[in-house]
Order: sequence, then structure tokens, then C-alpha cells
Amino acid sequence: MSDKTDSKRQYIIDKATEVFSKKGYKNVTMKDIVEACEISRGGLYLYYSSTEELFLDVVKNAEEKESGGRDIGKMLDESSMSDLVVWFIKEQKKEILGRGNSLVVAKFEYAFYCRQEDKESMAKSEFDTATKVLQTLLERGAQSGEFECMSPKSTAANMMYTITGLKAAAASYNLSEKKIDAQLVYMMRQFMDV
Amino acid sequence: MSDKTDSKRQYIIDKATEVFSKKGYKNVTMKDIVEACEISRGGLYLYYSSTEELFLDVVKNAEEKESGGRDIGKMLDESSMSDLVVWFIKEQKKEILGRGNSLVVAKFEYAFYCRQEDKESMAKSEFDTATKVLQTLLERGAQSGEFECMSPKSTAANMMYTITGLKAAAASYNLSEKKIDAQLVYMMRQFMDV
Amino acid sequence: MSDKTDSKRQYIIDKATEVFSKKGYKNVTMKDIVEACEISRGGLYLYYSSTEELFLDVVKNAEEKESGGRDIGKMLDESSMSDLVVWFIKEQKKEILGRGNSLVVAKFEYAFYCRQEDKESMAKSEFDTATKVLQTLLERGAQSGEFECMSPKSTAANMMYTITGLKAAAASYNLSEKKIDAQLVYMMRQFMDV
Amino acid sequence: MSDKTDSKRQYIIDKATEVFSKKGYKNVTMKDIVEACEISRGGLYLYYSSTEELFLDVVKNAEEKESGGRDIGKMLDESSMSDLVVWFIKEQKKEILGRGNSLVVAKFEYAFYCRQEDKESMAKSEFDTATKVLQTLLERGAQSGEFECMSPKSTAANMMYTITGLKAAAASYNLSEKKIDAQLVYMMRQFMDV
DNA sequence: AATGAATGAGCCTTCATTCAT
DNA sequence: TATGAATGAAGGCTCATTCAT
Repeated sequence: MSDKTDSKRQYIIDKATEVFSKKGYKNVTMKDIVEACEISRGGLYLYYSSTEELFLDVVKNAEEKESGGRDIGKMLDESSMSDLVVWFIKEQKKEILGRGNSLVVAKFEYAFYCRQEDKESMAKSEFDTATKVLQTLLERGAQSGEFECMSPKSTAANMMYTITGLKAAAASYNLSEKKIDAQLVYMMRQFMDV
Repeated sequence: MSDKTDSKRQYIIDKATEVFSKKGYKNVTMKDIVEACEISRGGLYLYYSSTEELFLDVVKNAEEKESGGRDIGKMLDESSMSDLVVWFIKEQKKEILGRGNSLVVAKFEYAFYCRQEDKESMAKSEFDTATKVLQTLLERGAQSGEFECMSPKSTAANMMYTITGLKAAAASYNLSEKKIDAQLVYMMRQFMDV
Repeated sequence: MSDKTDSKRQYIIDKATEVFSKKGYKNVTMKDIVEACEISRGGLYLYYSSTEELFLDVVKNAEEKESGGRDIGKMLDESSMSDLVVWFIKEQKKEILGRGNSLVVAKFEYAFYCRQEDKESMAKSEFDTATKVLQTLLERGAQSGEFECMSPKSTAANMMYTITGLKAAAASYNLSEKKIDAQLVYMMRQFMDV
Repeated sequence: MSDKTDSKRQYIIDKATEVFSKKGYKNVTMKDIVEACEISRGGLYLYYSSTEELFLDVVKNAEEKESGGRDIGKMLDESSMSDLVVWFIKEQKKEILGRGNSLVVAKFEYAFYCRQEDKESMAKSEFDTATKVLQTLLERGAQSGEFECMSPKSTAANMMYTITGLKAAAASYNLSEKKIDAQLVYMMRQFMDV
């Protein structure tokens, strides 16, 4: 019964997402998951044999949900670049703010852990993908005259590092929404009017 | 004998610094420290009763060493602001690059952990202190006409978030020195010629 | 449908025989059996509710197959005792050699286990049966003058213990066919020319 | 304190010997040992990190105790070969009889386990050593005319396989001392008067 | 001060067995 | 009959922390 299995799997992923959001990566034990899911120890092992395996599925699932309904190609055609940049920044802001409710901490911790073990993590590709998208927006905006942007590539990278810094900072201590907004606005002023 | 005690304490801190630099925060056990110090389990407990307590001392010690010989006041008087900004950035670059040899990962992990436990970490104050210093440099440079900088405060904050992002990224995956330099140069171009 | 049931039962026994031959007794889990049979966990329990129950059937089945086509009574009448002793020894040699392909290890393990639990195992009766057969051969051979054998009973017992020792040794470590043959010949020389 | 450590180690070995003698090899868990020793789980791990490691020490210890006071060289010079063979056989008989009180079962089980894992066990060397000793006795006895023995090597091997068989049989089911004695006498009659 | 053996809680993992379908 | 998901007990292992010496 692949259907039943899949829905159970999804159920576990959902519960585990809550756990990883609240406790990060390293602190999560199979016991935590088991308790959150209200299933037996052995039961969990039928689906996932380590927190790592489960975490990877949790992240994959989160990514799928994020990009959710959006069809980037269509958006590029139908919206102004300014609107898209604003949309992009808002999406990032959600994650920055999402403390205790997002996977930011767990993802950082996992990336650190992978680095130490010389394993590949998804951190780099996630960063690169987002940077690419932003770069595309900037390029189109520059071409159409909407933006004033000499080097879309550098600017995109710079913005993403700043956003990464905001995520890390917000995951490390209390960071007021006001300060976050100020930074996001500062970034956008580089090439457009806000 | 407070002297003897202090030198032993310093000895432990030095060894522990190596351990935390290599393994981060969460992965470090008392056993790791004990082995690195080549002292007895009980012996360590005479000085530190948890990894956390020890880690706090490790960080404090590292900060003291960094600001090391420098007398900021004197530097402000004797050097050009351009030189000082370059020096500041270079110091930051050292940390960004220092993978396996710096406390960056451990400090992030500790900050995350504190956040989850609603404890104060030193992360915020460290960030704020550095931002203040940078802001001062920018202000003075602007006043003297060396820099073209409208809002030193915002610019300083922006730069520090970007640097934080670079630290986090470099701690998460391989980040070439070239890319780091490109970003640092990009940041500085905002207000000065490089 | 007892027929269908029986054929399924036989199917399970055949697969289980392979498993017990390869892994001995103690190491075999229900999972091993289930996988070898490619049936469901629950399915297996319909036929056997423990590895022990199954193992007993496996052994019974193996014994039936061994004595297989042979009609001992008929053989006693039609063959010389020398030929029969040689045949008997050859049968035993097969088992001695059959590492990974025979139930020797599993049978020993099961016997040890039974002993510890004060349960009856089939080990003794198997030994006694074989000894009886051998004794009969020796007696007839002695009567007919084929063999020179004072005490067929003792000789038969001695041979069986030696054979048991060879089985145990071959199950414990690599024992060359040459050495085995040497021993078997030595035994037979006690009462006949080889 | 190597002294204290060693005596604790010896204490564990002694208790573990009882456990392995009673339960064989496969059935013994770290918990069994821990309970027999009345120490903590973690405590045992300070000395042995697996039942296998411990078992190897148990066997080594048992061998040392067996050969105990005896100086084989001296015995060869001072005793008649008949006496020595009788002594040798008596030693073997002790082990054969020692059910629940000897390591015979555990040693067999361990040998089977090693064979399956393609690991070296001590079984072969133990057998070979004993065979060599017996062979020497037979040779000397033959030279001195005490024994009538054509091929000491074959005879020694044959006797050892028979003894192995007796050990395995006695470990598998109830074997009366009378039967054991009968066999041992039968073996000795091959070359000497009993 | 210093040692390091000892403790025991806690996490990981496997497996026989059950049960709703 | 047959399935296979689910359970929970049992065993393995590690680690922070204590304590007698």
C-alpha cells in the first residue's frame, strides 16, 4: 500500500519538521521524533533509519512547499522586475523572521556538521540557486531600465550574503523586524527606488 | 596559589580552543577536552564544571587576544581611515577563512543553542561592538572627506551582516578566497576606491 | 486444502534449510526466513510460530531425504558388508565436508541450546541410530568373516565419536579433505583392509 | 594503578567464565556479565568493549590455569609414558564431563561463529597443540617399548578427534561417565594394556 | 590539587510477535 | 489464507558527573 505508506511518511515529515524547527539539527534524537509522531521506536525505523535521512527528506519537502504554486517562468513574463525583487525579498524575510518556526537553524547546523565530516550538504546549492534567480531579476531589470545595476552578478551575490548574515543573526539572537526591514531596504536602494 | 591556578587555567583554555575550533561546540565532550589537555577527568572539573563554562572562557580569551596589542584609540589618531577600514576588513577575512582553525562554527552553534534555551549569548554584543567600530571609522572617514558615505550607521550594519553571511557560508561549505575577496572589495567600493 | 498447505510448508522448509545451512541456528531470525521465502511475516507465522519449530521440521525433512530411496533391509541382503560400511562412511563424509551446505553447525548449536534449557534434542537419537546401523554392519561382517572385529558395539561407538569429532572440527575450522580421508581410512583399518 | 586494574580485570574474567560456562557464547550479553559482576554497564566497558574481547581473555585465562603448575618437560623426564598418557586422558575427561562448568560449549559456538565470519579462532591451534603433545607421548612410549604403536601421528590424531567427538556429544546431551570411560579405555587399548 | 575508576541515565538499533485489513 | 505495518522489549554503547584515594 504505497498510498498509505506515503501518507504516513508525510505525517512523519510534518511532525519532524516541527521538531527540527524547534530544536535544530544536532539536538534532535530519534526519541524526539517518535514522541512527536506518537508512534513506536521500531515504527519510525520502518520509514527512516537515522535523523539525518529524515532531515534530508524534511528539507526536500520544505523546498517543494516553498516554491509551491509559483511558476517562475510565468512570473518573469507577467510581472515587473521591481515587483519580483520585492516578492523575492519578502520570501527571504519570511525565513529570516521564522525563528522557532523555520528550519534555518537546523540547516545551518547540518551544514556545519557536513563540513566537518567532509560530506556534501545542500547548503551551497540552495545558496547558488537563490543567487541565480536574483541575478536574473537584476539583469532583466537593468536591461529594461527599471534598475540601475552595473554588475548584477556581484550585486546578487552581495545581497545573498547579506541575507544569509541576517538569517544567521536572527537565528543567533533577537533581531527586531524593524532592523531587518531597514537592511532589506538598504540593499534594494542600491539599484532601485523603494 | 592563584598564579599556578591561572596558568593551568590558561593551559586548559589554549587546548580547548583547538578542540572547539576543530569540532565546533555541540560535538565537544568533556572527554575530548580531557584528552587534549592530558589531564584527568576530575582534574578538569576542578576548573570547569561543564563544556559551556569552559567555552565561554575560551571565547573571552580569544577576544582578548584579537584586540591584542592594538590600542584602538591610538590607531584612530595615527592612521588614515582607509588604512583602518582595510585593516578591519582583513581581520574579518581571517575569521571567514579560518575554517578548522577558528571558533566561527562553535560560536554559531553556541548562539543557536542559547537562542533555543532563551539564554543570552555573546553573539549579539560581539556583532554590535564590531559594527560600532566600523561605524566610527566610516564616520571619521566621511568627515575627513576620505569616504563618500551618506549613512555610516546603515552602511556599517550592512557590511557586518554581509560579513556574517560570508562567515556562515564559509563555515557551511567550501568558499574560495577569490570569491571572498570579490565580496569584500564590492563592499568597500560603496564608499571608497580600492 | 491440506495439499496446498503441505506444498507451501515444503517450500518453506526447503528455503529455511538453505538459511540454516548457511547461518547456523542461533543467528537465524524470522526475518531471514521471511526474506528467503519471499513471503510475509504474518504468512510465515501461519505455518511456524518460531524458528525452533521450523528448525525441527527442517531437520526431520533432511533425515527423511537422507535415508531417501534406500531400503536398509534390502541393502543388508544384497550387498557385502564391506560395501555397506564404505557407503556408510561416505555418507558421513558428505556431512563432514558440507560446510555452509549442511546442517551440521545448526544441529550442534541447537543441541547445545537444548542442553542448556534441559530440553530434549534429536542429537542423541540421531547419534544412537547411526551407531546402531554401523554396529549391525560390523556384526554381520564379523559373522561372515569379512571383518575382524571383537566388539562391534564398542567399535561402532568409537567410530561414531570420531566422526562426530571430525564434524565438529570441520565446522570449527578449515579441515582438508586429505586429513579427513586419512582419518576415515585409519578407522576402517581397525577391522578391514582398505 | 595497574595492580588494581589487573585484579579487577581478573575478577571480571572469573565471573565471566562462570557465565560463558553456563550460557555458552552466543547467548551471553554484556548485561549478563554486568549482572554477574555486579558492576555498572559503563564500568564493564572500561575493561572490555565487547563480549568477544572478553571471551578471548576468558579462554586465554582458562588455558593458563590448565597448564597451571605442570612443567611438561620435567614430566617427560620423570614419568613413564603410560602414566603420562593416563594423565593426559584424565585431563581431557575433565573437560568432557565439565558440562555447565566448562567452556566447551562456548568454545564450540565461538569457533562456529568465527568460521562463518571467516575469522581465525583458537580452536584449530588448541586442537593441534593437544595432538602434538599426545603424539610425543606415543612416540616416546613406542621407542621405549612401553607402547605398541605403528603410527603415533595417526593414532594421536584419531584419539583427538574421538575426544573432540566426546566433548561435542557430552555438550549436546547427557552422556554417562560410564560410556565416556568405556570409550577412553577402548582408545587406550589400541596401544597399551589398561 | 589531582587522579581515574565507577556510575547510571539516555540514545541507538534490532527482532519476535501481533493485528487490522 | 495472506499481508506487512506497528509494537515494545532487549541489548549495545557513550558520556557527564561523582568520589574515594
